[in-house]
Amino acid sequence: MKLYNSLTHTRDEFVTHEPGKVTMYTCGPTVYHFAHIGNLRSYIMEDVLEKYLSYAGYDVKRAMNITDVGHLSSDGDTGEDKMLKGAKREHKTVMEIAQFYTDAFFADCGKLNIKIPEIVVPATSYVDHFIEMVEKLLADGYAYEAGGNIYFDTSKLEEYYVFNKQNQEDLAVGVREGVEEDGNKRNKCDFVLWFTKSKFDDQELKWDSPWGVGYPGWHIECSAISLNTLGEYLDLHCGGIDNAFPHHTNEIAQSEAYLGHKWCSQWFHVLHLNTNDGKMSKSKGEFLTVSLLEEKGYDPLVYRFFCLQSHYRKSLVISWEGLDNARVAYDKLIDRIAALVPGGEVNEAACERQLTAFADAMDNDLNTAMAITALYDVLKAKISDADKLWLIGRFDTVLSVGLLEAASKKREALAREKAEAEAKAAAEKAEAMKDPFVAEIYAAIDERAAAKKAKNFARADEIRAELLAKGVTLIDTPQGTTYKIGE
RNA sequence: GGCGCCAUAGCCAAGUGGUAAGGCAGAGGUCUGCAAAACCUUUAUGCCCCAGUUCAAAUCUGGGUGGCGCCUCCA
Repeated sequence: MKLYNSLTHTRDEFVTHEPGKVTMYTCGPTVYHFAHIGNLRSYIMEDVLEKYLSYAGYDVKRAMNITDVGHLSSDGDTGEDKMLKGAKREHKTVMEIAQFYTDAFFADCGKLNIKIPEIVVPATSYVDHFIEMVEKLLADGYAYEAGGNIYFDTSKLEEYYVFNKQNQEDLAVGVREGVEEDGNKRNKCDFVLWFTKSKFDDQELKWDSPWGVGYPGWHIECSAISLNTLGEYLDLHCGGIDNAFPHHTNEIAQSEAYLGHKWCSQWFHVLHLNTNDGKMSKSKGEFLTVSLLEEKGYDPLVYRFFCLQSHYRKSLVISWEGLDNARVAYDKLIDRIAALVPGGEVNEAACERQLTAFADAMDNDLNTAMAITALYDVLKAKISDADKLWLIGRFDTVLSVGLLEAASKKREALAREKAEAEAKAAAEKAEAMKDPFVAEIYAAIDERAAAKKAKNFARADEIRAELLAKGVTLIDTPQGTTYKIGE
């Protein structure tokens, strides 16, 4: 399998530290607000990656953090804590907010068929580990204390800018308004490991530490959680592209300084979901959530399908037109699958070509758009319905757009509708037949049906005309012919 | 200002040096007397622009242009 690696900027053969096993870490959400569908794009693509690795035979162990400790808006010691901001907005405690939005996040994941990683760690439950890590970094000379805070010293590293070749001098500090430079830092890119002093005093959650009462810096969270749940060697680290610098860069810095050896070999970054105005972001205020999609009448799985039609390493522009397009395509796909007849022997040998096409697509840097094409090719292939359904089921363990479930629901609904309509028609007919005139009409209808079947359309039209003369109009429907009195 | 990603039809999109997949929409058709569904056919002499390498370039190289991202947290 080839996967693009942000560290090498090339598509590399996917290799794990231990053969057959994958340790995978994902930067989880900051639970101060609902996740928007842009956030969820990353989780969808990471979910596909995890499921494909399992599909391909790997034993995958995956962990994710939940950021329930407030992030400062900057390392520059200014700004507002997001968790606290959320809490103030809703008149709740920070922990209540965290719990509420954590649940909401998982609910969204459920609707999008995103599997929750088996290991999920709230940052607040790992503070001891953060402190332990900071202590070692201090002891080893990778960190220093200044102005009451503990900073990581990036100048101690041979290579800090791992994802792209930048110069410290070229970095613009405080590009946006309201961000001040932190004078305590020895180097421009040093970052806070532990805060005890901050202009931002009303931090609600604080912990004792060797350096006084305070709270952890943001970056330490992912390093400590990953190291403690997945071990010293990580195979795959995932996240949104915006996190590559500085967050992931800082994670690498502190993790490798702590471990004394190379930590994570492969970095998987998902590009953004954009609107016509640029990226969707919480700080802009306006954003689309899963619930909003549902309110607008879109099945969340249509959004998942929409994401799958694109490549994770391309920014994707969302529009109502694009979503409508995906919805129509998805519904048609389901209709076609629903038309397949379940049951019968599966001939796996006959499915070889389709399985290969799917694997080739996914092995090629997770080319989900190609995998969808492989799915359409299954529908067109000259194999049995049983084989097709089996293949679709296999593919959907990775794609997870509810293909078989939706199709069987559709089949049931169609069967039910048909049965109900027939029962209703039969009952009405039985009741109406008591009237001799109606009985006469039905007799005519039956005769006309027979004439139609015999392709005697002249007679069929004649009957229709005769009835019309008596004030009866015939109505042809897929379920058969009915009538009404009058025009 | 620095660094990175990207650019293919009305829309989404594949393509990794050998003559432009697929899906949606559109057009034409087959079939069920209609319609719907389904199925078949069709839709880029062309891949942002300009040079270059090559027998051969959407694909490689150089230079532009445009979009997006990061440099404050964000997926």
